[in-house]
Amino acid sequence: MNMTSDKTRLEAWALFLEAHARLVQTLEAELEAETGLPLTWYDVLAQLSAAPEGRLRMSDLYQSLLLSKSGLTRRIDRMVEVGLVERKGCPGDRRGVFAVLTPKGREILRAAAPLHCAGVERHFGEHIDETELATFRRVLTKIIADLGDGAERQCESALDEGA
Amino acid sequence: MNMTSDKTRLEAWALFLEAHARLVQTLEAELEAETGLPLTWYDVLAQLSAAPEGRLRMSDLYQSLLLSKSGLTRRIDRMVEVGLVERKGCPGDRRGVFAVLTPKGREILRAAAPLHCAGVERHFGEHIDETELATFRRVLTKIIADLGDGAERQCESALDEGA
DNA sequence: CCTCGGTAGTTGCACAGTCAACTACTAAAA
DNA sequence: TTTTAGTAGTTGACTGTGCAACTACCGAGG
Repeated sequence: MNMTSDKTRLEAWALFLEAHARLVQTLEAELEAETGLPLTWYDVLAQLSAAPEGRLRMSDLYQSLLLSKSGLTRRIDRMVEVGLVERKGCPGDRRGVFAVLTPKGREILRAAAPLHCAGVERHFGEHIDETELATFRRVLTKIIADLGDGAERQCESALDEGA
Repeated sequence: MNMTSDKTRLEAWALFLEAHARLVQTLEAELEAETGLPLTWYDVLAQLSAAPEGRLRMSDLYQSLLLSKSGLTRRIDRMVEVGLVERKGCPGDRRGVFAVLTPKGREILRAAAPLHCAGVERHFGEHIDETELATFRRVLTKIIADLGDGAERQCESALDEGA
């Protein structure tokens, strides 16, 4: 269609990747320095604390963290070792396991959350005004929705092939 | 300041992370399926082919890939093994090493590039119209510029501490 | 000339993640 | 009830990356 804007879109993709990499790197470094918490652990704590009773099934948790099953198993292993979370069996489904926030985990998150949020605001939010914010959210939401569709289509076609 | 928009900004950050993760995952899978090339290798090939004579110093390359020194050493090791790139000594600085695109590397990139770009267009570009594109680029550029400043400040303060 | 601070790249080690195979369990069908 | 397809989670083997230490080299000052 429009060569100029196609090229510009590709550049936007490059900017997107660079911004992501640098933001994550910076926020990770700051969080680690301020609280000793890796960003990946923070994400686990945040998810759990947002859930009722501070606990979540392993399978819900790894999906919302965009992590593999085994990746979560191992991350939780490490966090259990340090006492930030516990594993609890799931009454009613004996296959299931809950990852549960410990008091220590809750307290550490309470200390870390404002610092991390401030970091996000400083490095990310600060640069987006009200109007831009609406655009940003709309675009990202569309992108994510479209990828969801794609994944579903993959499943369908995988099923089709089986037929 | 404005609690509502602060919360919205935090949500935008979450969307940003999710969009990134899903996009990279999807594009990686598609590229691998279509060309057998991991996205990280594609990035190397693309950088090299954009550079004069299809070659770049290791140190320039790892910086533009946002990768660690050793990370690049190893990535190039693997790509050399498969014949996509070569290492050449740098005349005039015997410490230096060039990573150089081989004919095979060039050819594989030529086949892969349009496919990958189409993927980026399909999953990313499609969802951004002309106006949004300008906003997107402006915001991301500001974010990156600010992070750059931060890194420099860290260096300065590190130097200050030494004094 | 030599020395010495700094840079280029590689290597050993450790860590966090994935995939595939496995165990244990559930639920639905025979 | 027994079988069987499918789900939940863990484990083993492997991959890719980072950090810190190391070698080799550059270039400026004595």
